[in-house]
Amino acid sequence: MYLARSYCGRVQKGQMTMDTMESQQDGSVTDSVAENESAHMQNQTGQNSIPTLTQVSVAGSGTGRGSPAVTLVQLPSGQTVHVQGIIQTPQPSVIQSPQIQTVQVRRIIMYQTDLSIILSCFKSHSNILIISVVKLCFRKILNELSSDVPGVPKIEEEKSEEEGTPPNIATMAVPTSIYQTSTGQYIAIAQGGTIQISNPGSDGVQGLQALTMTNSGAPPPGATIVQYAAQSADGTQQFFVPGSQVVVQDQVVNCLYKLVAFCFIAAATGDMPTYQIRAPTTALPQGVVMAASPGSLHSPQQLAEEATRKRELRLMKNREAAKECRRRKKEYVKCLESRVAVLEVQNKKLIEELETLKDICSPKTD
DNA sequence: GAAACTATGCGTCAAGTACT
DNA sequence: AGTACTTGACGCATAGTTTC
Repeated sequence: MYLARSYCGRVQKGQMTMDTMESQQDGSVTDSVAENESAHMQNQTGQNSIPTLTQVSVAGSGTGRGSPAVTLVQLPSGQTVHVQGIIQTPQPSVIQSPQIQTVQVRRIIMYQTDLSIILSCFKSHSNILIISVVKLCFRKILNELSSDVPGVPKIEEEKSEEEGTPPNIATMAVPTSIYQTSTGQYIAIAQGGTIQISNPGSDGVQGLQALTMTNSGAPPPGATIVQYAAQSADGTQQFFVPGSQVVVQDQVVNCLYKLVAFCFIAAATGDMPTYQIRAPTTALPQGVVMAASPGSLHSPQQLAEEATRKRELRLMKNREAAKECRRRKKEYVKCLESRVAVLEVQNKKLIEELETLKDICSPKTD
């Protein structure tokens, strides 16, 4: 039985690669292939060296911009939370926009934060931090979207809110933050955790929409109530969603929901319940669906949904793994080809040298 | 131009391996 | 034992090339 190194650096049984065969013959594998394989292994190690990062994909387009920025969130208790945003280049999406059927996501926004604080906020039924993170991220992400996707409004924060505050620093001292979109919508994020969106109407109140997350009223363990209220000219709509499903139509609210879901995902590392944004179902063609945690699943339908979710996650991971595997394989083959070229040149030189030595050593018979 | 062929890439499954 | 990762194999889709 042979032990061979695969091109990803792992030892596998039952395989014999070209590389191994040659190294068995001369024992000296110090050429470019060996060095490159070492680089592969280092690269892989490096890829796996940031286990605390939680990532979420946000729909958008265009090339990645900006550098990783650490944002500080100061809590009322004096604690400071570090939130790091990293914008990356093309990656597949896990969020589908209800406005755009197929979203080409070209960057991932990852936030590294002190998850223990977020977890403690969840456990203490506090949504202040979550809202503050939403507040921090909302303008950044929506502006990213607005610059690339037509129809996504651009957010301009009112100067009175940020004047005198250092960049990238947000505090919880201001009770309400008001933003205005380029389409005229006003977005207010109140201290109580309510996000209000008002459309420009004749009386200034029409189209008022409120997004509230609350854990008051003794919610079930692991379930955060998401409340969405929309007030329009023809009446008021209200949805009280105990962590199961919610349907929203408004584009801005959808964006907010993505951010809220991001916060859930960020806080879901470890033992916390997992919330996931999924593609809209056929019954909810324009909605964003939030799935509750496995711990709160009871009905067969929910169990089936969870199984489907797990399968989709596994397929997605394997999809990415296959891509990466093929990339490594191509790189490995390139290395082998270049090695072949080098060895052919060496062989040619050695043959020529041998011929020369033969000529020198062999007595001339003339 | 249409059909046949080839190359390439992707998604999925399954088996093997490493790790806890 | 269970889980995650890696990779060969298979089928499919698409683009490019060749043949008629």
